[in-house]
Amino acid sequence: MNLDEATNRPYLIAVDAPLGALTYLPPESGMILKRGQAVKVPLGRRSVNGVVLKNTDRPADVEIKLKPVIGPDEERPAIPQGYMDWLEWMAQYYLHPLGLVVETVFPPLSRKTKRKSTKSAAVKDYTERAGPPTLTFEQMAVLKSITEKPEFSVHLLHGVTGSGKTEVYLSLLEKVLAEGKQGLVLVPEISLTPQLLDRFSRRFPGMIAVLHSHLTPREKTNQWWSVVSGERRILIGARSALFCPVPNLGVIVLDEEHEPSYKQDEQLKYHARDAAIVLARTLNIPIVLGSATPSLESWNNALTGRYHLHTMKSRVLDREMPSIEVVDLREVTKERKDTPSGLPFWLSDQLYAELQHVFEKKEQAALFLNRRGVAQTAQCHGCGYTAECPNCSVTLTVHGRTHLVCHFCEFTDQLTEMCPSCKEFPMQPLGLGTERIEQDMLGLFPAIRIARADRDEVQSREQLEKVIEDVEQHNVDLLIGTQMIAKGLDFQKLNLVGLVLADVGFHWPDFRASERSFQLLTQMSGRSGRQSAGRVVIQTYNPEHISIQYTVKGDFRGFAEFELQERADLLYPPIWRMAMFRIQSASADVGKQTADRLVQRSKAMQKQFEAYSQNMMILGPAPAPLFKLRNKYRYHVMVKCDSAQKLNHFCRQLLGDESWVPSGTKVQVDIDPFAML
DNA sequence: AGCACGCCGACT
DNA sequence: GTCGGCGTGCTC
Repeated sequence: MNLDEATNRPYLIAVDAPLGALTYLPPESGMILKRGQAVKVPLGRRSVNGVVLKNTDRPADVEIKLKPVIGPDEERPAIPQGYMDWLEWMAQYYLHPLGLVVETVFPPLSRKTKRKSTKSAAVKDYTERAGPPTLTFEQMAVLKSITEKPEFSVHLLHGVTGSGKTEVYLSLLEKVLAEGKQGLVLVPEISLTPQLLDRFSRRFPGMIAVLHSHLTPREKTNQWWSVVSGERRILIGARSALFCPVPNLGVIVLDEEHEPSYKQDEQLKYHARDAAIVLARTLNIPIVLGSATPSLESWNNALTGRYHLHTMKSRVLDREMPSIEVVDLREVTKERKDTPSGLPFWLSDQLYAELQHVFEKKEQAALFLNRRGVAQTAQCHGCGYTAECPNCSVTLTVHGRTHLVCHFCEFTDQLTEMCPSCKEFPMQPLGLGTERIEQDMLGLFPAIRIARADRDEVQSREQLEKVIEDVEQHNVDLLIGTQMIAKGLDFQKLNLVGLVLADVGFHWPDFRASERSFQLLTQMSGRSGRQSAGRVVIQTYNPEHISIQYTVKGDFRGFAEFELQERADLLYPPIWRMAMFRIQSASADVGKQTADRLVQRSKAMQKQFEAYSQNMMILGPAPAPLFKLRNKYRYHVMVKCDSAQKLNHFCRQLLGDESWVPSGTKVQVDIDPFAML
């Protein structure tokens, strides 16, 4: 033991590799390194990026020859302490290698040395500042309540479309800027429209930076530095903007907090809302979550008093809420069995009449189809019956042509040709495309101008902007689309919204199916009648479905109360917490065996540790809804637990030893999963 | 994630 | 004979 060792302790460094932190000797220069300092370290025979975590002792367990840190990385700034704490929490909570989590805070390229101009293509810079409008009494009250406490607090802003949430955000940012601090605004990717950016840039000319996945690496890097250097004061971005280390952050705003796109389901499987709340805590600043249809997670936290709830009831321009009519498609099927109407099967006489009326008045209409993904359900067009799993209360999905399977447990059933419930009508696959609707509509109304907006038709931001503009300019009479156009769009002359088949979302193999449907139906309905009272026609085989019932009543609270009770009964989030293990293997057999073994190990661990024996459930294994993906076979094992902490500890323990996993097979975990595929 | 090492098939 | 395919394994 020499003297050097006591004064010259090694450092624990997060390295850019899928590894935990590694230990390194101090740099040969003798320089003292601080937590958050960006460094270069040797790894194998290359030099990689790293960030200093802390001083440490020599690892006692194995005798490895430690290498010294190469030195500080002049190209990258140090990470603020609050962000360091947050990054460690992220790695811990989402069970992702710390080195890879830490690396996400840095931009993709190095800083441009010769700075030509600060002008950016990402944001339009105005020179004149738009004045703040007068706030309503309601808006002022909310603002006061949020700014009263500058320390950590979570505020849930519940306000219907048009209640003026954005103005609250703008005023809040104004206040934070006046104190010399910076602001972070997170929005779902889809909402990052030029309209929104324009509104912010007009109010804060030259102060806005933008970060989202559609920027080029160079643009991302430039935007990143403009915020980190303090030059730009407000950062607006999609979920990844959360990782930009804003040096002097005073507030976080997260709009449309219920949006599922906040959850990343690859690599670091974080939820931007939850991660943002933890960041607000480590930075000790307030965070505002906004939504017209809050997630049940947030709503539950508001009900239990963990979040401050602010309800904005009045619509700013005193607009009327649209009137909603529900059409029972079962009746349509029965009526047309004997007397065909000549209309396409998906179009009821009621919706047809409404469309005729709107086109005669030279107004606009939209038809929405919330078609989703790949999993298919079969439904009876006569009585609306769909098969449900007896164990899980989720809809069974069609596997092949002949089988029904549950994606949560091992249950399978035979798919019958005729409906087993009414025995009168055949089971039909549920699925209808926007192309089909367009064709049928052109046949019925040859003179109208139609625009289609869906993933096939609209692939780029520019194309979406074009569609939006065409509708705004009234170059289009009918807009046909999926939910991609249901968000945040405001069209003056759109006075009829038809939801062609509301049922699609009901049968998603997911415990959040009702919640998601309610949100979409409410959102789509809200598109109608921005100027005068609009009409909404909802076509469905399940008019009694709670998502429809509460959408018609415009009753979010009622819906939430019902659905929370349901979640409590079935021990689903947000009442319990959930972790999903995904087993992936090149061979179906090996995948199944590994999944079985994972369950065995889980159950053994549950027995071994008393803390796990209660209030924890291990479900599965079940083949994943996307059973074969890129030549890999996938299985799911789900763990539910009454405490997030306990669940995290359990998963950590379970994945701590991966030596039993056969090579070529991967076991990954998704904490608080959204996508069940 | 890289980047090695390593062990089998078709090329100058 | 070697060039290179990507499976497997390690990095303080």
